[in-house]
Amino acid sequence: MTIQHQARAGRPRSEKAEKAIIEATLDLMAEGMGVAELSIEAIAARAGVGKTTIYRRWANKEDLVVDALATIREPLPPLAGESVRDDLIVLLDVMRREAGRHRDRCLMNMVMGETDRSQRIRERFIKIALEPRRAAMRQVLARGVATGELRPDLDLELGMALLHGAMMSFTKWGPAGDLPEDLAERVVDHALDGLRSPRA
Amino acid sequence: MTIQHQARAGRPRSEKAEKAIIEATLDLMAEGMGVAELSIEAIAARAGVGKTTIYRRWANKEDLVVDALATIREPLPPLAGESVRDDLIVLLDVMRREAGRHRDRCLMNMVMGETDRSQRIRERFIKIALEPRRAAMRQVLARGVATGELRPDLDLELGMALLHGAMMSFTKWGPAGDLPEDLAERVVDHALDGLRSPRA
Amino acid sequence: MTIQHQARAGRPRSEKAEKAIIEATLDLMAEGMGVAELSIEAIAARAGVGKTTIYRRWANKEDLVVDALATIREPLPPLAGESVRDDLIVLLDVMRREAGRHRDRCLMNMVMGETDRSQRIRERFIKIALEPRRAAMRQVLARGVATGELRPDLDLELGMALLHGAMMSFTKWGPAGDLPEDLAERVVDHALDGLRSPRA
Amino acid sequence: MTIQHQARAGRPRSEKAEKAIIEATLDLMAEGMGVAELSIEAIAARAGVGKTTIYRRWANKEDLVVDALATIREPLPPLAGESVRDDLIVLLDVMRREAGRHRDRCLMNMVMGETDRSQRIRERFIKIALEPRRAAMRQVLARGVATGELRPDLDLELGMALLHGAMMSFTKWGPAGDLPEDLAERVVDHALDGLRSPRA
DNA sequence: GTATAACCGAGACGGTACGTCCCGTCTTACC
DNA sequence: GGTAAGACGGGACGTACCGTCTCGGTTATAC
Repeated sequence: MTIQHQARAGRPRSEKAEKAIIEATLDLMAEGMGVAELSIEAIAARAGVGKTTIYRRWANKEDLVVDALATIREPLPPLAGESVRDDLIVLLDVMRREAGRHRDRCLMNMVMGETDRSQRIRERFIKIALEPRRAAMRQVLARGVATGELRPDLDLELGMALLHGAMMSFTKWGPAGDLPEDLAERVVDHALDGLRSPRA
Repeated sequence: MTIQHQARAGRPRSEKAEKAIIEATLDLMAEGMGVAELSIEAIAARAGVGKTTIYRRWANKEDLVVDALATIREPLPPLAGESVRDDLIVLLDVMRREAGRHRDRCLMNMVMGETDRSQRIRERFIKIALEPRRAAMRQVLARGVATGELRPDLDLELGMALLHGAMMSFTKWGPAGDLPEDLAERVVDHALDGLRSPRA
Repeated sequence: MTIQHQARAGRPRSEKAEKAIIEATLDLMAEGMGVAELSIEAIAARAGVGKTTIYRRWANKEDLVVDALATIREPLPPLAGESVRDDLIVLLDVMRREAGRHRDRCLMNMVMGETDRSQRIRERFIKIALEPRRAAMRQVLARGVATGELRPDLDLELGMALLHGAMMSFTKWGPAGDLPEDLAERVVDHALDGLRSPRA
Repeated sequence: MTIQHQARAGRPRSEKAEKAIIEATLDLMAEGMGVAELSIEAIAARAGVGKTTIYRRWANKEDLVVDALATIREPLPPLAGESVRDDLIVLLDVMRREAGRHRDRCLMNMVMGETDRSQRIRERFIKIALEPRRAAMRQVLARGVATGELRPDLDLELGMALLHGAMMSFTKWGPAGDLPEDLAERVVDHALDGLRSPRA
């Protein structure tokens, strides 16, 4: 017995158009368009597509942008799984590299700005872009606790906030210019060792 | 004796109008309007003022919002100056409380979203809203290093990113619902002690 | 013996669909839809038919409407052929009755509006709907001239314009409300006798 | 005591824009645009005006066209007032000349087509364009009755329908080609004398 | 005490983009 | 091959605001 794969009536949607739209969106953003300036009409024109074809697929600009976003998130690199410190550095370094890419940063900012205008978008973004990484990090931390590398009373959520937040904060509000290449390493070390003076 | 301020000829600008505009802006945001939806016309209507009167004072919507923002930042509470831990908790708790207020959170998000569209706004926001707090925190950390409470090789910027970022991350992407009241305290403790297992 | 009609290969066109389309068109017009508002999509939906099925049969909206029109023209009643006056009254009374029917009036107006946008439609309409009646009227007038009932120097075209035009003008621009039942009779009498005062 | 002529607040509407819009409308129609093809966007572009400026003044295309129409109706020529026949010929000849002008004919057709879609337009058109002429004609006929030139039992409305309708019918459905120059004269003569054979 | 200059509200201006509707064409799967 | 379904690129719709520009009126100083 096979699943029949319900073939919907009518002409099927063009994958080509879909790709062209996503590409056009990313192109325009990469050219420095803010989200507010990013108009559906411009996207349609650039993609060589009717507006209808866009609206058929996405209810509004934000949905489209979030989907576009999903296509470019860097896949997580494999983790060695030996040292907690090393794995964390690998994870945070992904963030550092992304922050250096204009397109990624724009998308990130955009979604943050829309965050409490639309609960739906927020959840979508969290699910697509954030949660996989958080899951990976949570796993690393949990393993660290299990192996005794990390303190047994560690609050995982808090630990993640510390690590992730430090990168974000540095990226967003830190000193201007490119991020130092060893940023991830240093963040991890500070977080692991704590700020307190080592007691005798 | 100096001339106080060049008294320009003609009718002076109405302070009342100015206040009404700022209030209207904040009102509308508090009612859930995002920045993109926030139209000058709506503000003018709500404030009972002509569009001209707004444009005479602010070149565009963002300037207006940033100014509005400046009016509502909670002043920093006084710090006891005795324990680094206590002072940090006080500072971070301001953030926690702000995050609970809808209006503040909207403004924060808004500015973050506009951040790389307009360098000017970014700098303005950093100067008005961020830097005072960072200065205070930097001072606390520096004092901690000096007194030996904190490790002597502490990277201040990194420390700040850790603390500030953790709050931001938790606030923005953490588990739904109200923030726990002891959040600031726990963040500070984790940051100070580090995630690592205490070594024998 | 002749081949009746080339039986084309494949599935024959559905007569049912054709009728449904025509009916839907007339329905929609009767509901007050102007021609510009009358959309092919609406017709297709109402008829329970795909757009393709319409476009396969008619090149455009106007063609369809003209065909629809052809289906509802009232057949000319038989003429007694004795008195010119009586026959003319019969002919004009058809017009009066049609003018009282909403659907017919809409179609008439519609075609008049499209008249100089499309020479083709104009001619089609004249041929289908107008010419048979004009022919009948021309014949009556010609007979009248022959029998001496009508003046020998009568310009047939002009006479027809007088009679037909009076009905049209009255219908279209005359006093509001229903047309008087004896309208045709009175028009004919005025036309026959002329407006001039009978000279001694 | 004088009427104050209430000066409305705000910037007054530009007469220049108004004229440009009307002109653009007539231009486009004269270029053969049907009414359905005549788009507000095209008018705005041609007039060098924002769409808003059009919609501020007219609620829809038809209103605009009717107003445009009002600007080009040929003023009625003065009537000698001596002979009913001469005056009628003058009046009908205005119609003949108009029918020869493309722009006028388009407008006329257009309004006729919209007639029962919008009672408002119909009334407006009747009032602006039709009634003045009908009034003039009614007056001539009434005078003719009074002076004895016309039959005392003449139904004025019917007489008008006869004359006006004949012109319209001839114009619209008569033989192709230009209208004969003496059309008005012949229509009037047929109408006055009647179609009937002169009785001994 | 009056002229004058900058303010005020209102609202029209030329525009841009919106999201919707329908066009006429096309591409499927099914009959 | 006919059919219903429905996607396609396109164009116009009428609306909302944009930022600018007149208007007629209102203050508050400077002459």
